[in-house]
Order: sequence, then C-alpha cells, then structure tokens
Amino acid sequence: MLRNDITVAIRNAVMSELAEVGYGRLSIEAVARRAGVGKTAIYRRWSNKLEMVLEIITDVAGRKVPVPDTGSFASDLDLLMMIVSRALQHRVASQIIPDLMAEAARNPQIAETLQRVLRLHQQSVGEKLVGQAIARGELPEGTDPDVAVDLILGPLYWRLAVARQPVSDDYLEKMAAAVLGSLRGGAAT
Amino acid sequence: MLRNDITVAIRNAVMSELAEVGYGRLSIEAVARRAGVGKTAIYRRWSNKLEMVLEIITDVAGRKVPVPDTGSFASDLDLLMMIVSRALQHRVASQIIPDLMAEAARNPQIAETLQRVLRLHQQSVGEKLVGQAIARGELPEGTDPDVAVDLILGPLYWRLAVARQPVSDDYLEKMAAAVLGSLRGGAAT
DNA sequence: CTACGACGTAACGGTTGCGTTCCGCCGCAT
DNA sequence: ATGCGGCGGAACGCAACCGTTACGTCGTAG
Repeated sequence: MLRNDITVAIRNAVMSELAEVGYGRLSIEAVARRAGVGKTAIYRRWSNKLEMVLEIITDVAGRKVPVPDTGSFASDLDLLMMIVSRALQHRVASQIIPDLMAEAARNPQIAETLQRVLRLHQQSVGEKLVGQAIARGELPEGTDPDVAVDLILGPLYWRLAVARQPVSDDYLEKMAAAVLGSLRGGAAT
Repeated sequence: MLRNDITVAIRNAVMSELAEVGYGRLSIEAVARRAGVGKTAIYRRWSNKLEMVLEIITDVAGRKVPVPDTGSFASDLDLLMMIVSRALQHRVASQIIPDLMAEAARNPQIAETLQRVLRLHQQSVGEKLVGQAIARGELPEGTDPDVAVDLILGPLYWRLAVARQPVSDDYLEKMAAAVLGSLRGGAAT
C-alpha cells in the first residue's frame, strides 16, 4: 500500500544526503526535507536511521556487476580496472563508499553489511577472473585470487578514493601492466 | 600561559573522540568531558571544531617517519610494508584515517591538510626508496615513484583499512614479492 | 600581599534532531 | 456514498550541542 514513488524519492534522498553529509550527520529530517516528504512516510517504512541506511545500501550495492570475460586475462584486467576506476570516480560512489567504510569501523552492523556485499562481489569477480586465466594457462596454477584482487583493487582505490588523484588512461595502463606482471610472476601463489 | 598539561589532555581527548565517533559527530562538549576540562579551556585555544582538529591532526601526522635504508630494495620494501601494516593496524590510526579521508571528500580544508601531510610523506618516501633502488641498479631507470608508491601502499590500505581482513606475515611476503616483481618488470616506467 | 589569568562549573538562549502524535487531504476500493 | 489508509504538515517533549558569559578558585609572578 506504500506508494512506490515516495519510496523511490526517499531512497534517492538518502543516497544524496549520505554523499553530502555522511552517515554520521545524516538526519531523518534532512532526508524528508530533501525528498519532499513527511517524516511520517519515512518512519512508516523504517524504524531507524541505521535500518533505513542498511536496507538502502544493501539494495543498491547488491546489484550484479558484470564480470569481464573477453577471452584473455590481460584484456579482462584492463576492462575490469577501467570499470572500477569509472565507478570510483562517480561522485556519489566516491563519497559514500569511504564514508561507510569509516563508519563500519565503529558500527558492527554496517561493517557486517558492507563486508557481505563487498566480499560477495570481490570473491566472485576474483575467483572467476583468476579461474579463467588459470584455465587458459595465463596465470600460474595456485594463484591466490584473494591476493590478486587486493593487487588489482588496492592501488586503484588508494589512488582514487584516498589520495584522490586523477587516473589517466596512461596511468591505468601502467598499473594494469604492473599487476599483470606481478601475477604472472607467480608471486601470489 | 595556557597550561600545557591541559592542552595535552585535550589533544588526547580529541584523538580518542575522533576514533570513537568520527569527525562528523565529534562535539566540543564531549571532548571537554573526556579531557576532564571546561569548554572554556578549549575555546581559549581554538575557535572552532574544524580549526582544532586540523591543528591537532597536522601536528600528529607531521611527525617524521623514518625511511627504510637497509641496502637492498627488496628488504627496504619488506621493512616498509611491515611498518605500514603495523601502523594501519593500530586502533586509533585505523579508525581516524579512513574517517578523515571520507570527511576530506566534502571539506576542502580537511582535504588540503591531509593531502599536504600525505603527499609530504608519500613523495619523500617514494622518491627516496625508488631513487636508492635505481641508483643501485635494482630498478629500471625511469621507474615512476608515484606508481610505485600506489602499488606498495594501495593493496595494504585496501586490505587493512577497507576490506579489514588480517594480514599475515605470509601474506605480507607474497604482497611484497608481487610488488617487487611488478616494479622490476619495469611496468611502472 | 596583591593582581592577573587560566581553570572548572554552571547557566544562558538558540538550534537541530529525535521519535511520536494528531490533523485534514485525497485516492481508491468497496 | 462511505470508509480505509497513506500522505504532508505541524507540533509535541526531550535531548544534545553550539558559542558565550559570569562566577569563584587557585597558582604564580611581581
């Protein structure tokens, strides 16, 4: 019976508000204001700020991400890094993700939710990509997908979300080449 | 004339409070309470929450970090990664750093301060380490210290501060080996 | 001994947000 | 035509903080 357009408006407002002020300062009243909605409508759907945010985040982050499968590990890697760098440069993502990560350090529920979502993507992507590559003989048998994912995502995340420096195509290529080299070398075995 | 022990108490309280509730929710009153101090004492020193935090952070982060110089790049790298992983596992650091990073995304003053401090350390460490290695012929001429630093710190930060998974000695070795391999390969040139 | 100034405490008026409640409106199903 | 229920709006009492002020204490310098 809850009107769907209202729910959508609230969800959007929460995302924007999260991006602008962060979880710590997010207030129900501000969300209602931004969504053009009464507080009542929000409390009718969720009973808490935490519950609301968790539900919305889970939903947004739960959307499936396509895993590259181009036929060669090198181009899979290029593609993946491009996708990730694009994603991390989106304004909302680049604000919300670090913020929630920080919040997760002190709120077990947020931590658990993020871990679940993150782990889900990370593992499936890592295992699939590395699995394919090993099957094709492009990576040494026994390459650790965990290490591989860290090597791939870490530098990108650091650069984009932490150091907040731009990533040129050129830079991306260097990075991909470096990661490829380190994995091919069998270091992550 | 401001009593030094009071100032110290406040500084400590700010750090603890930052770790516990983050910048967004940090309140002057809570700091005063925790420091066992009147609000007056705080306002006598700083006029703002922002100003206070910036000053304290700058001070703490400004302390010099020793750059490893063991004679070989491989062991420099091992050492550096160990130092960094130790630092990132300290409770206060692992809470405060991601929090301020997230805050920096929406507060230019914080961003500027963090960038300055971070860049300072990062560049000096990177350039020195890579410089030494190139001079010794352990890394190809023209290796980009920027890329190198990203490759070194990125995965560690990702693992420790984002994914929040433990880092074993074993894992650290794999990581170091991988990074070494990718740099030696001349990918980051 | 006196004066100064930093200190803690307490209170100020004002703002913001919480979670709840009541109202009147309106769409929709019966 | 009637009634149910979600809607926005407004207000509630309560709590936390803001930044400021007044007051009384205490250590120290002169």
